[in-house]
Amino acid sequence: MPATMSDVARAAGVSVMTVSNVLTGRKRVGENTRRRVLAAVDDLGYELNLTARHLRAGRTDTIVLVAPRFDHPYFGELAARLSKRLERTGRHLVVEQSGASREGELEALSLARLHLYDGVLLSVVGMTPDDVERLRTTVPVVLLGEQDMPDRFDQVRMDNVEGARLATAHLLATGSRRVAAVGGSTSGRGMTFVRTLGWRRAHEEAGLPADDALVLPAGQSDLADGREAVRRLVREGTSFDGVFAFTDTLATGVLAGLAEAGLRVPDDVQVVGFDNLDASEFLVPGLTTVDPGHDEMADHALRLLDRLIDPSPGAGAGTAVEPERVTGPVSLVLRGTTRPAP
Amino acid sequence: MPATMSDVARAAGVSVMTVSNVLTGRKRVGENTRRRVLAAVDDLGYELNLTARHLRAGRTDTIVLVAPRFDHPYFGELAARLSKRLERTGRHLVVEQSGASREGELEALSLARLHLYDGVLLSVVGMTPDDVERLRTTVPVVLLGEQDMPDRFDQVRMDNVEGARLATAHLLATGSRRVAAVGGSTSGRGMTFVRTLGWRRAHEEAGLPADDALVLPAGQSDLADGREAVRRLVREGTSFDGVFAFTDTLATGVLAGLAEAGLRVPDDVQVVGFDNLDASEFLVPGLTTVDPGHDEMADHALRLLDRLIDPSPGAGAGTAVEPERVTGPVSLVLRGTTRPAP
DNA sequence: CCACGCTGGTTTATCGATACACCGGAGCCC
DNA sequence: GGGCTCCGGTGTATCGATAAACCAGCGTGG
Repeated sequence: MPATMSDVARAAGVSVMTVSNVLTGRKRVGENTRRRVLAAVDDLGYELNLTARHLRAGRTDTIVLVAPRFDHPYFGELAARLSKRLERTGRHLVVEQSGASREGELEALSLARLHLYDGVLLSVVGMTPDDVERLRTTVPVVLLGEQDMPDRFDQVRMDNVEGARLATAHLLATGSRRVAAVGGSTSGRGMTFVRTLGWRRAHEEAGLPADDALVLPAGQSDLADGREAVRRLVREGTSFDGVFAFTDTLATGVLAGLAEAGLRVPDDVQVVGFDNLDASEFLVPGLTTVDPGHDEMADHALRLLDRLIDPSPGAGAGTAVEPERVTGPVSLVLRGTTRPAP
Repeated sequence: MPATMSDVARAAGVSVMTVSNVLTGRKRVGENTRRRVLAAVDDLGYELNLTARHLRAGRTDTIVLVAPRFDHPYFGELAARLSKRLERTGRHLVVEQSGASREGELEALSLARLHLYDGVLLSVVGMTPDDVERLRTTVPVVLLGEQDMPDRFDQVRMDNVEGARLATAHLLATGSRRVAAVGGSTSGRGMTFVRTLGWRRAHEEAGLPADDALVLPAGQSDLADGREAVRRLVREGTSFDGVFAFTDTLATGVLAGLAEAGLRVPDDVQVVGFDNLDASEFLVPGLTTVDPGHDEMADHALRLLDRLIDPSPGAGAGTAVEPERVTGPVSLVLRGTTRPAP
């Protein structure tokens, strides 16, 4: 049995409350008793039980990032950014997995779990607005990275349409005429659909036709899916001279597929990704990609969350905070998978 | 204020205990009362407070993986594997960050936090045995991925020496004579040192000299460090025709550096990594790398942890479990960054 | 001389859920 | 008919820490 605070109290000959005070420093304690308590703590190898503190205090100083999957580099990088910011205020970040796009989605990570944290950053990739609508909870929640979710929630989104438009427009401007949209989808309302919209819009603006045969959906395994997309284009003889991959991970797979097919990048086929992962700069050739403003998104997300956690210092209760939608600034990062602008 | 269980009880006209029983299904409850309770739950939007349950039950059904950093793909993949296994037994995985190799190391993630979980999988990359020795806790802990830690703990390790030896031996067997060890170190006892040992051993076995000038340390940013290592070799005119990079991430940086320097892979320089990340197969050319037996490691880690969590069904108390050290099987995965064996 | 404030502590109630003991009645076996 | 289990419940103590109220002793100023 681990030692409890009252064990320490008994050993030190003081009350539990005094032990608590020594440990938290919340009240002054005489130097003598202080030392006795600390000695007892050391002696018994006592460790604070945070669970009990949480129950009593109703606060955990911990934020959770709920990502669709653990093994997706994008969320790893996001978590790192968030964690760094939270450390400044003495808080912690933990990451949980929702197992996106499966039946159980949020169910798997039962609603009750969210109560274990002061706030929730919920990535809603692969969830429908309906899924989110069902999410009735009193825990502060900020949604990340999607579009058109119920406006009951704060949301931090990428500018998906504009990012996709930028990427595609650049491909068209540098000479590509048949740009595949890898990871795209012609229906639904999720990220895949919205970026497909941007792809289409770029074509319109350039006065060029967008061929739906070039929209290739992706599945669960981005890397393999990217490669498979290229294989399929080649196999079916669909001509293409550019690829807009909807994530950098897909793009990595696409590059592998192109190499396999003996197609040169960027000479035969240009490629643009989306996310600007750390690794993308180091691919060979370096991946041209859309940078979704990582830092701004992290800043916004935490600002919105803090607004909900802190019961608004000025306003009284009942003053519901008006949900906000923020969109990060996108920009195109030019590297070796595209040709220089003419 | 969120509704509590006793609110529900009052609304349904039953005792709290009955509500609890309905919700957990731990005892039989009449169909009528059951329905009344569920109606009340729905009505009040009641959500179970897991914190309270944890305090009472002394169990959280949650395991934590403590990784040095969130944005390291290796741990993302590991987390995914662990999570999948834990789901089978109805448990959860959460990931926390230790911020390895900083002052605070585990301090940052205060010992008390570990008590929030039923068990801890602690990656000790970048920690010294002393750091770990200081780790006095009653929570079940299994150490991951290192060597020569205090044998008070269970440990699941990669066969670092053998993996490094394999990698280097293959480079030597396929014609490389000057093999750089990127991420290596000629002192200490951590992973970097041990893999350097394997690198050295392969040279000995082949009767070839191992030049310490080819051992290049890495810092915090593996990708950039890998590239920088190549830049440095080129800048300083150190001749080399092979690279053993101590992680696949470093290898990715190395490949970028080689491309930048106009060196062809594998014709001018062969490259081998370590980790067999998902992405490594999709680099161009595909990265030859050491596979550390991911699945076996995950299996072992959880087996050892469960052994500690479950107070050994057979033996009585006081029967201390003998700490175990398991080493995963390593194997070499051959891809395009090395030449075919002669 | 007494009210007053400070210091260093103790006592008590509480956070929300759950283990456990227990209850009256019904059914059943030997 | 005594002893047993099963049924659908209820009351109470408890998990460990902490906020808030309270208290004894002492110095001080008016």
